[in-house]
Amino acid sequence: MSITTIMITDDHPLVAKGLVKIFNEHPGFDVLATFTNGKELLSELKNRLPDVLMLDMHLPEIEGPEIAAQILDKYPSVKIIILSSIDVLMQVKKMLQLGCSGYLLKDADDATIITAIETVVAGGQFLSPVLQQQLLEDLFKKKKPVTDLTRREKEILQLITEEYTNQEIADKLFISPHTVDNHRVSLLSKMQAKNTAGLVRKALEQGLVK
Amino acid sequence: MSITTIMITDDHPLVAKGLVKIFNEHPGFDVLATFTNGKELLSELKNRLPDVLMLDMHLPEIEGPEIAAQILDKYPSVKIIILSSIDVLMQVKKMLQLGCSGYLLKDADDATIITAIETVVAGGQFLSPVLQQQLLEDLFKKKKPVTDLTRREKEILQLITEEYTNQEIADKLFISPHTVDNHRVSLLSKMQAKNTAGLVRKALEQGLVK
DNA sequence: CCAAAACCAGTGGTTTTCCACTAGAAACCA
DNA sequence: TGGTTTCTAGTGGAAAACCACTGGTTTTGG
Repeated sequence: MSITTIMITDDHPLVAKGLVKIFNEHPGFDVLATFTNGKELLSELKNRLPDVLMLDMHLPEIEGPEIAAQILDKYPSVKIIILSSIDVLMQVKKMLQLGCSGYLLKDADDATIITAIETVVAGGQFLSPVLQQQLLEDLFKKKKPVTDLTRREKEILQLITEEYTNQEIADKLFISPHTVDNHRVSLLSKMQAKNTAGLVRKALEQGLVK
Repeated sequence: MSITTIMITDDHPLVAKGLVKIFNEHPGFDVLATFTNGKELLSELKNRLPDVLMLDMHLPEIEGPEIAAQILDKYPSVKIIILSSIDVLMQVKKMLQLGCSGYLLKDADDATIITAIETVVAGGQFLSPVLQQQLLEDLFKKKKPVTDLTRREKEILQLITEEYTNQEIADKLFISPHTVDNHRVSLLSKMQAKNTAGLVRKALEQGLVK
């Protein structure tokens, strides 16, 4: 079993020190370096890469997301675990979608942190249990003012999102393009969209189309 | 503490019987009725409503999603827990977005089922642990901006999804509408979209816009 | 410093969407 | 049964998007 190399970037020295201590106490981990800002980190990455990067969400000058995006782009082999003291769900989702491998709250205990590292090194992802719960709840309550569309409207909305023109939809449904146009106007009105772009966005957001 | 009323709809009598047995063995639950298809269920709902509905995903004639949508629309007070023997993530997500309160796999044990009911009655949501795990993993690996867009293109794509017209985008960015149009053509080409609808759909799917 | 890429702006024309109407036929519900 | 909603179809016109070019300027990276 080989050593897992780690870099830490956090503007709070205490947090960094705490992490270093934890890793030192556990065999199999080697903290290559710690930084207090993104610039230093990016500079060092030109020389050597860690297996895992523990990255604070809020850093001076360059923000965490910006740094993460750059690193994931240039050095895709580096696994990133975000450290954050707050849990704004929007940010969590953003980081995950960027491709980060984990998201830990700073109140995590030693065992959790070690598990997180081991998980991401093994190719998995790790989320703080609290965040895990919140993300699922968020997924659930994505119900909204369920727009009441007619069967035909839903059908046509679906086809619009599939890039068909009115003419093509008309051919497909054996109706006049004028009729399709009418449904389209109803859709714009009912869904409070200004144009096709809005129609598609809202349809997807509200899960009205597959 | 009051009694929790339950209705069960599953085309497999054995499953229904099993559920009834479980609920009978636990005080505080009252199974009002069981059905083997959606029609009977919908008909009975005109007379009385349960607190919780256990609904099979796969029913003859009318499918589960269709029924769930109708009930959630007409009787929003009814909590629905989906029963399914399979775990196709797409379907799970669909049901959750519809507003179902829970999703159980049929191999769930008594305790899990009871917990699920109690959770949704209390206003919460319940997911089979397996599904919970899968959903999160799915969320994670929703990365991969396959498309390499320029800074300006991303900017304009964002504005397109926000329902702005070329003219409005031009005003906003202090450039000519012609230029915006050019970027638009590049976007259509790079993203292999046929029109604005495709642009918006792919942008959202690939997480290129917020 | 040079070349490539990105950005900008335009011409000119076609297609599609958007909008405001009217209006009959069919389906649905009480 | 009659009333409402939905679906259908049309006219006609304005706005927006789509497409294929040309050709500058600016930015970027090796």
